[in-house]
Amino acid sequence: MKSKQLITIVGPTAIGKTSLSLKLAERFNAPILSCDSRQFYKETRIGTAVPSEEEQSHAPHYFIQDRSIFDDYNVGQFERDALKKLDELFKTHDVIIMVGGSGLYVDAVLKGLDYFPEISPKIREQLNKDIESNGLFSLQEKLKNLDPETYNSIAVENPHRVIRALEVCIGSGKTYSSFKNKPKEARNFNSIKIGIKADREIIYNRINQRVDNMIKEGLLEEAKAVYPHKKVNALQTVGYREIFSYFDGDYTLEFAVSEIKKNTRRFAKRQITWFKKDPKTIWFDYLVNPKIIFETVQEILKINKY
RNA sequence: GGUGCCUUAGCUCAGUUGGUAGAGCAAUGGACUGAAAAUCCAUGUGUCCCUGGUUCGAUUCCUGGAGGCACCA
Repeated sequence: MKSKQLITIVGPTAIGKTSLSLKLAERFNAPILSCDSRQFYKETRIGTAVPSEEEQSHAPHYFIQDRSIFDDYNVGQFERDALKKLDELFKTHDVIIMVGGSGLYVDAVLKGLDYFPEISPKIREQLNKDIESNGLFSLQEKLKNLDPETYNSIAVENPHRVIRALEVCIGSGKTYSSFKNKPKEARNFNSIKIGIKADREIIYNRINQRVDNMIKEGLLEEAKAVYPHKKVNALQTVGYREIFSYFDGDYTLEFAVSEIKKNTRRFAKRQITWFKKDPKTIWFDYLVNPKIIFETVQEILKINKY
């Protein structure tokens, strides 16, 4: 029963998660579940470095380009969808690979989020208007009244945090804090987390190269096709925003490209910060021979089965 | 070859009437529960080109040198 094994691969962008996932998938005859909040969308392929058709042919892939940028999607739904998919796949597989660059999404699958009721998007719209006309301070005060516990525990300088807490308070009639830190349902699979690391300089060189490649592959055309919808959340994405600014006439192309590189670097830094928090992660250098990883995984599988 | 200007943080530069220095950008550290490739917080990292001199004290003034730029030959 407890022989079900999820192997999660994490690490900063452009470090080689995809290629390792394919090798592990082949070695353990496992399907691959993507845990990348920007690879869900079919309209954005180049700029989000979706695995190629050839790469995807090595193993069944899930949660890759399976929805549109016009669909509303979020971590909560992803957690439910991913758990359902895992249950289904574990009926026919002992090992599943999950690859992801989105820390929060990875944690949602592995640890679980607290339950929150569905909140009408209109509330958030209204709060965004409020913040624009009255400033963040007025929303902070509102939160202090409605839910002092949250007010004291979140980064109130962060408008997204304040708005989320408020929308839950308003939409549910209960405090945001009342939903938090409930016991989570234990996962019915074992978990191994593998991290890939490299010196900062190496990561940054790979990022620069990848961005140049994206431009060659036609990122501009791809961005042009979705440009009319540049406000949707799925397009608040490195690689698209900067090109939109170029289309708007605010950036030269050259500057847009260098901004993409810079913002990708910063993104990678944030990923590193997030992933290094989990002490259970087993780290490997990006140049490691995959055989060493196979052996490590094999050892753990043995321990878990017997 | 001559004259003038320049050399300070990773980059572009400011500054100290002599008391070992600070902006922007870049960078770094961190946070994160349904926007997360989002959003937010914090942080100055330095042979002040080298050498000798004057001085209690030189990155600052003076001598010599190196490199760069401009103009004149």
